[in-house]
Amino acid sequence: MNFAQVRPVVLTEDHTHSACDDCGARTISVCSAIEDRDLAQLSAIAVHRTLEKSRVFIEEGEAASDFFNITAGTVKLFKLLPDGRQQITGFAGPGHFLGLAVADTYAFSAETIEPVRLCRFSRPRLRALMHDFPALETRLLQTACNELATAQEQMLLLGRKTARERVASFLLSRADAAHPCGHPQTELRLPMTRGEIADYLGLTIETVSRVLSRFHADGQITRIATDRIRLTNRAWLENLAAGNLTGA
Amino acid sequence: MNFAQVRPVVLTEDHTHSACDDCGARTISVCSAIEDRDLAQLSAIAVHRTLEKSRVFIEEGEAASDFFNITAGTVKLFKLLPDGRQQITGFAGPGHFLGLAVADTYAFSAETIEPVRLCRFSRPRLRALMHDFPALETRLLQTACNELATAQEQMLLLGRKTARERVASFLLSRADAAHPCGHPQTELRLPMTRGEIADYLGLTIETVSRVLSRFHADGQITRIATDRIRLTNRAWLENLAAGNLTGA
DNA sequence: GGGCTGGGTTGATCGGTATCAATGCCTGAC
DNA sequence: GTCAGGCATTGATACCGATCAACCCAGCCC
Repeated sequence: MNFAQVRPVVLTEDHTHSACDDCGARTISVCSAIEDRDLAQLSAIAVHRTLEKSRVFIEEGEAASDFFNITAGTVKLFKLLPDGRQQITGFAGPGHFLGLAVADTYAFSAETIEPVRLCRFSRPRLRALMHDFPALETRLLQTACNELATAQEQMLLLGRKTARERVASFLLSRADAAHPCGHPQTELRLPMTRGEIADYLGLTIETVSRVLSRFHADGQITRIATDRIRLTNRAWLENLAAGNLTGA
Repeated sequence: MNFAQVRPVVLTEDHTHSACDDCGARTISVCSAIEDRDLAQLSAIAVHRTLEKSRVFIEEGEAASDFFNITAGTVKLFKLLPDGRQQITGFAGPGHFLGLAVADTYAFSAETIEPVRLCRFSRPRLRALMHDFPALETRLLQTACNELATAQEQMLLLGRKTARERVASFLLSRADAAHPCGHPQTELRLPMTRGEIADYLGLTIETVSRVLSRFHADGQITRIATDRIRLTNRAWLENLAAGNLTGA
């Protein structure tokens, strides 16, 4: 079968149509800085890939040759200590841009925690593109600032919040992560294991499990499945997460 | 007295000479993106100020109207919980640029911990300057990436390191902060109190004090004064900070 | 001088979370 | 079907760092 016969119009007559056109993450990602008519240039330097679960595609200390944009699925970003202690610095979902926090080598590792689709840009090429489209650089700076604010919030969590406050904060951020622009959600999915939640919150598996059990017993949440939770008392969780319920 | 008579040459004949020319922090700060001949434009929008100790000049949640560049002294950046718990997210010294991690409101507070000199830029004006000098925006993006990497390292510290590892990491970062480009230093100054060190490391005053006493007793450091320390066994501290001495 | 205050150190005890351990549940292999 | 392995939950106990408390010291005011 001749592939050109199947989609002749798209491939031969509409040069602005590209894989980036169809990207569900485009409007929310850094790529939104690129106008529709210039999208072909972005698409030209992007390599689209699909990764199965548990694939490490960025390794801390390796030469930072590429940037990545997640278009589907979730990855964890983490750092390791020599004896195996792990700190997950963030979870990245669709629209998330990876590779910012780098000089010449990656400052963290990244691993898929479920099947993931992403597109890859080589550093020199993206740099050239930034030169042609200054709006892209502005957008990246915005992104970096947002990540910085998130990181500072996480430092507050890791340095000063109790286990219960950490888990409450996590559940709320997860609920909102799914629908960034919409109304507050009361139901959420946890694509990561308890161990990964623990490594993100600076706790142990057992403590995370116990806190969730306690929330459930107290009627603050409902466990639909191990990876599916409904927030039955969102206001209470918000108070706890903000540090207003030290006695509770 | 007529001011123009006091410094006539500077003000009337040498338009390129400005306060930014004399700034000791210029070569290491974001301002290094500006060429010497364009420095006057930078100086024109900068307001130089001197602040005494313990002055809060950025308050979390306030409208983010300005950026700051520290030229002398040290400030602490921090976030608070309603009950007074504090997490210091960083200490900023000469050359450090503040205000990156913002949307429309500041994401953190800033307070001087010793007398400080800084220069202030209004957001709209700096934005305009970025438009004229794209190199400035590139430099800011670099800065943001570095801060992001630092923040991730701090998350690893807060989430997974022991008290001794945290203090060792802190001492080493302090030793290098003073001479960013030079050889590894063995002597360092601590302009902050024990309480501020504790709030930075996610510990208490007592724990910080005890760990320092222990390091001293074990001969790993020498206390020259409460705010002055010599690292007598830097290699050992580096191993501890990196997580290689779990048994020690 | 005396008293006061803020910062630092050190000791005794407490408690929140880690650690160790057992069990249950689900899924995939065969 | 059975078995094995990974993940989650729950209980018993241990321990690191927090808390409570006492004391020291230097600087400052009077």
